[in-house]
Amino acid sequence: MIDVHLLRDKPNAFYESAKKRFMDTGPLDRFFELDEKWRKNLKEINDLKREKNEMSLKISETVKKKGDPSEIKKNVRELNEKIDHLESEQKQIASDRDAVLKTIPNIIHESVPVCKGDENNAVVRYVGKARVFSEDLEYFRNSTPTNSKLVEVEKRPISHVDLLEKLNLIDIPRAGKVAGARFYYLKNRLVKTEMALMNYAVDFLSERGFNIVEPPYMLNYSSMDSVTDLETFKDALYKIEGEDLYLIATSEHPIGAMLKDEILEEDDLPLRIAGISPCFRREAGAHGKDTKGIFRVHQFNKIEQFIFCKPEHSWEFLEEILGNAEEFCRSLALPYRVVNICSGELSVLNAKKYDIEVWFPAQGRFREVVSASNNTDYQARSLNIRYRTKDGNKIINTLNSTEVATTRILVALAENFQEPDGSGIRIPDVLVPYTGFDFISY
RNA sequence: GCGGGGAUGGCCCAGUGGUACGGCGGCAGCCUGCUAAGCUGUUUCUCUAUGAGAGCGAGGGUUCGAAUCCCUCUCCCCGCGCCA
Repeated sequence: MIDVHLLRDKPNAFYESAKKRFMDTGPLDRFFELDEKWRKNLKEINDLKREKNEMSLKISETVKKKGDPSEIKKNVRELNEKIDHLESEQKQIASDRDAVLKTIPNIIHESVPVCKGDENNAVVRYVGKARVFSEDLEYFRNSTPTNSKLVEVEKRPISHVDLLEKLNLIDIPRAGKVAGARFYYLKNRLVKTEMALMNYAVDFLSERGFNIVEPPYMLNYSSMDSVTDLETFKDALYKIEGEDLYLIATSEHPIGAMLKDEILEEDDLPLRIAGISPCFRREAGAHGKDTKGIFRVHQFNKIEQFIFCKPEHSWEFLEEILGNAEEFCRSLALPYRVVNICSGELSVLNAKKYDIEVWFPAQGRFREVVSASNNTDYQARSLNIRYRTKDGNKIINTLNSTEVATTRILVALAENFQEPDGSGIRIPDVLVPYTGFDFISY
């Protein structure tokens, strides 16, 4: 959540940020209305409580002198009634106010392009040499900076669904039978390739100063609520029946929540953590999109980068984690572009977000495989994670980025590195030490 | 799942109904010809702030007054049971 003091001090910054996000400023008005009420009420309550405390003390003295305190007791009881009344009122006001406060989004960084739909995201750069089917050439050129490198191909590459099924690497129908749509069985060398991707990513991040953490795959409501915007996220989460537990949708959440309510030493920062876990997503509202194959699924494995740092360093770290994810894609020889996500598409937590979109030649599109966000102090404030300084404890900053989401990268490998005749998939050189093979065929 | 013990400020710890003791650490200052020893103050959150309120794992209850008594829950430790 945002800083209430900052909101009171500089309301205009929040009104402007909300406008950039094309959001209604009504909640801001509502907040100030409720906050004023709350503060007025608080003053009244505190005054009454002071009176009560004084009287209580008087009773204590009276009893010690063997006097009769019943008259004062009566007065305190009356005071208590007033206080109870005001406090229940105050409880309601506070919960209304805090509910509104949680919907007020983070302040957007000045470098974020201001616009509504994702068609206006700013392309930062393109890297690699994409295989582009003739019919997609125009689309590709419009989606990349001028003179971006490519190889034109005469035939559209085979879709990952057909290819992986043909090579006996996935079984979607049977997964549908036992679990439903958007599940999959991975088979044979594709399993090993997935494990290779994960092992490679873990080594990759270890070498770059990350601690590797496998977190709980479930979180309780309170942790989930403080690490993300649960009200808008709820539909995406699986809930465990009869328990206060949710399956995680990303290890960002258990990793962020790990340091909830803690105070870190300045020397501990920055903290680089790589989370490794499966991710469970209901993908509610995704009907009709990517219904086939393993591109958009209810369960996938992911290695996530997470940074806890001082506020003055968070913008450098956004470039660092984006850089790590880019280097990972480059090392796999995947062609990609980096996109600066526009204001209207950011989540309430985000001050800025980059996506890495890999070129998928069979789909003829760039598709998101990495999301790198700076949440500044927004997430850390509701998690109450601070660090000690000479001038008191301050809220830290948090950032996160995908390193690798395995299913999407497996699709990318299938589409980008398939043999022209569909007889197999070439494994990128850096993965070979992890797979033990350099080619997958039937 | 059963039985026993526990949770107090950044950390340690005292406190069995009268408004949280003491220590350590941090910060500021004093003293001292050095970074020793010592002394003083301070240390969390909230508010319209020379003042006041809250805060003893969480939430309720009893009471004029609860860290303390009662109820429910969470987590940790020890033992038993179960278990890959």
